[in-house]
Amino acid sequence: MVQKDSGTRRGRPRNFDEGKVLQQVQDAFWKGGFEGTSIDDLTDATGLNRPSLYGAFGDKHTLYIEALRQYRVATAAAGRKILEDAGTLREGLGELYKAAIRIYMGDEEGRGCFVSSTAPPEAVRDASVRRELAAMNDELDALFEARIARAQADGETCIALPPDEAARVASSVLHSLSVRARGGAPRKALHALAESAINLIAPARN
Amino acid sequence: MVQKDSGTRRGRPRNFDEGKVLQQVQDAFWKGGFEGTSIDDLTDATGLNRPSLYGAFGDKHTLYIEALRQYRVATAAAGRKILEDAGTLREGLGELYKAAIRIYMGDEEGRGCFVSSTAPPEAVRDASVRRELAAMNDELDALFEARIARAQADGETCIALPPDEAARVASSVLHSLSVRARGGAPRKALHALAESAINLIAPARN
DNA sequence: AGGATTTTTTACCAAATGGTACAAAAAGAT
DNA sequence: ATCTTTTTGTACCATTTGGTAAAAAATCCT
Repeated sequence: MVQKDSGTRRGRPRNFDEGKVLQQVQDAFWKGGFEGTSIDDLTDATGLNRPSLYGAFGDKHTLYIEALRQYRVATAAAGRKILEDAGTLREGLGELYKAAIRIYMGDEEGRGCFVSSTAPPEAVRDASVRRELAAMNDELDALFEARIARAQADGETCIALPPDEAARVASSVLHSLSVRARGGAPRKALHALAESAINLIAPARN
Repeated sequence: MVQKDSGTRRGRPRNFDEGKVLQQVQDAFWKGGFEGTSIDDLTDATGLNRPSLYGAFGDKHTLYIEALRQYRVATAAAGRKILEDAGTLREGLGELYKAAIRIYMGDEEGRGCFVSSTAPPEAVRDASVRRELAAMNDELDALFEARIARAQADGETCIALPPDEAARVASSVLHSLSVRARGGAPRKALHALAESAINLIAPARN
């Protein structure tokens, strides 16, 4: 099934990079959702033909699940880094929301968050999609909670809520930025919401 | 096209109630989204056969748009009433979030908000869906803003933000409750988020 | 009663869908 | 050089999809 002990793989070599293809698949699903994206859309987006796609990954469904997983892992890592690198919680939230808005507004087309924009319709009937959606939500909550706890330990700001509660409000803002972007909201409105939320969650000391 | 001046309609009478059917259509789309719901699903859900559906409404697309519209109008009206009837902003937010959670968790299946759970995947390619999504978001924002402005005029609570900003945070919580419900979050977690948000937006005076 | 009008019922259609069989091609193994 | 093994390319298939044609049924109008 997998390659042998020898480092060289036998047979005709692959003509594509698996990660890159998965990225292109993700972009396709991002635009049209799972049901709204056909295999033909995927072959167009990747340049691969159907048997190559099916050979490398499984069927359409596992392809979508893999795309969700890759997005979740990459997003969580990037978000964690932004929050940790920031000197203060306020700065961290500002940078993270700014990065999120940049992604959600990619090319001014208002695509929102890949997971929370495309997973929900499938999540009722499809348990594996539902689990991915839940995992994304949980990871975001945990991300914020860790950084807020640190800020509170540093006595950084007067935070009105315990870290776990404040964290859930902070990720709520991400959920909202996503659905608003998808609805065509202008960048300006998204930045305004982000700033308002920061002022509520981690008010500037004055 | 429409009935004549005479109150009586000619021809064979309809065998169904248009509003009720649209409600059943909405429920079907709610479970599976637009692309994930077939015409057969709709005929099963309504008991009507295809030509009756097509005769009464248009094609599948306008059927979906009508369902979105009906949900938006009904939701906005119900939300406005809850907020207006409440004595205080805190009570109003509490009642509204409670009502939202009840709907989003219908039959413990975690279906979320109909609009923000099913419209986003279509919103990039379909401008009319995008407009409906934007309209829903805007109406929710306006709903909260009006009530928050009233509370501030009454000098009711110490609200940290101007009404329009606080309102957008308040509807962000709804967006988040929806996507969390769809991800299978337990009722308890949703109520906890609602309470946390209320304490941030309209803190209890003590 | 008989014609007009609208809805229902049944049956159907062309197109798109997810998925696969099969042979040609490209590499390593012997 | 030949054989294995894996990937690629082409063509294909059964099913599902959204949508409709046509006739039967049920009501109103005269």
